[in-house]
Amino acid sequence: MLDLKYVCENLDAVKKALSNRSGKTDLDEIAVLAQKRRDILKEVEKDKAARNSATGDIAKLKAEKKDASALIAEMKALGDKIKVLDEELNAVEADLKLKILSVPNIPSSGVPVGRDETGNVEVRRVGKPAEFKFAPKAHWDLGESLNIFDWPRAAKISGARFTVYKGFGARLERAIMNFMLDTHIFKNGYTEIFPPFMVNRDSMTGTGQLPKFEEDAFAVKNNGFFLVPTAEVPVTNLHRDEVLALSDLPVKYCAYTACFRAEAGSAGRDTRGLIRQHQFNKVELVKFARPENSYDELESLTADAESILKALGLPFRTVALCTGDMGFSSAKTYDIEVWMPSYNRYVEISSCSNFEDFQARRMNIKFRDEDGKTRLVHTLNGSGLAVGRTTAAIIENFQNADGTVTVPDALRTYMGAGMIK
RNA sequence: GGAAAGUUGGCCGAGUGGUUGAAGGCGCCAGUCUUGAAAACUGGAUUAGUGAAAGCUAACUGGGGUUCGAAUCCCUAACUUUCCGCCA
Repeated sequence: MLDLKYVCENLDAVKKALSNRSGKTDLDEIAVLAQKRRDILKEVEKDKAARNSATGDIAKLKAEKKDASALIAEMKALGDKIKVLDEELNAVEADLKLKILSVPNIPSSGVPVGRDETGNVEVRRVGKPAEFKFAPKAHWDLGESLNIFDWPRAAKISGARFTVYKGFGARLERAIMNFMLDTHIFKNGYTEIFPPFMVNRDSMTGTGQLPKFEEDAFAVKNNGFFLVPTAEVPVTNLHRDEVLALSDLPVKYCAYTACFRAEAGSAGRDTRGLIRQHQFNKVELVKFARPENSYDELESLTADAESILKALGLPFRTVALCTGDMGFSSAKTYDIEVWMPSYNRYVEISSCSNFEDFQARRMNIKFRDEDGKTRLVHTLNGSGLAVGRTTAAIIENFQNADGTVTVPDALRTYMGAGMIK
């Protein structure tokens, strides 16, 4: 959420900054509502001040055993007026809140301007795609011949966009998860969190999934909870309504969760294999940083995510997303894309973002600076990495002519095997 | 799922419907004292909204109600604790 005061005072600048983002937002409407709110507020506060002072007088009169009935009658009338104004105010504020919560973040100044993914800028490329001396297969075909994924039965027990992992498939997925977590815990200095997979509405609003993107989430019918679309939601919300100590910053968490996404609007896309699922595994990195360092922290967080691909020997590239391709809450995002032979292109495997104070303002997460003042923290997160897509990338990139897959060295102790056959 | 009790400031904890933004204690910050520290003493300190400012308004888990006036009474939701039931 943007600072309402800032938006009202810099209306044109904010409009211009958001003009390169996808989607439309009506800032004029917000400015009008904000003015209306101030007008009502002034009047109702004036009335309340009058009532408060009269209330003191009534108490005095009663203490002196004098008649207060005239004043009480007067205050009753004023109370009715206040009630009407309060209701009006609440309605305006609710409307205003909904609208300001639906305004995307302002892109950071260095972010490339563009309308869609064609405007993204590659910042580095690591490793070279293998040149196969045979026709490489897609992971869904290899998965079938190796008997490690079972999509027909997944469809039977659940439906489309679910996967049953079996044997080496299940072991590979689990080995990758553990390898990622251990790397981030022991080498990169993150504290592991294992959060709930269901969260309440406030948490989803805090990180920006709600109110605008409710259709993308799975809601639980019984209790109104949501299945987490990413560990970002529970982990960032850990510190909602808290003031962090300066000495604790940056706070660095990593977390494995299953992630659940409705994938509304992506019918027909990536229908085969592990790439786009209603349920997938992900190890997430989350940071809380002081504003002065948050862009350095974004660089190191991105490097931490990349370190997994390097250790596995998977070729990848990192791109800076342009204004039109960035997510709603982000001020700057790097996508890390792994080479996927079946797609014959790089495919997103991680998205690392600095949200600046956009999420912190929604969640009221602050820190106390050297002067003892509380200020909003900056929040960051990135996949470290998407596990299912890593599984797919390993199977495809390290496949052999005979249909077997060579397990990367880094995973062998986790797998208890060097070859999938 | 049933029953009961509870939720007050960074923490503990008082609070008969009428100067209670909230006693007291602990902790915190500054000062005095001290070679330095501790102790003691003195003073200070919530957050948000609004306003040029003085100030005003709001906040005692959230929401609603009663009242001229609610931390205090009523309803409701969430959470916590205990007992019962069920259960990995």
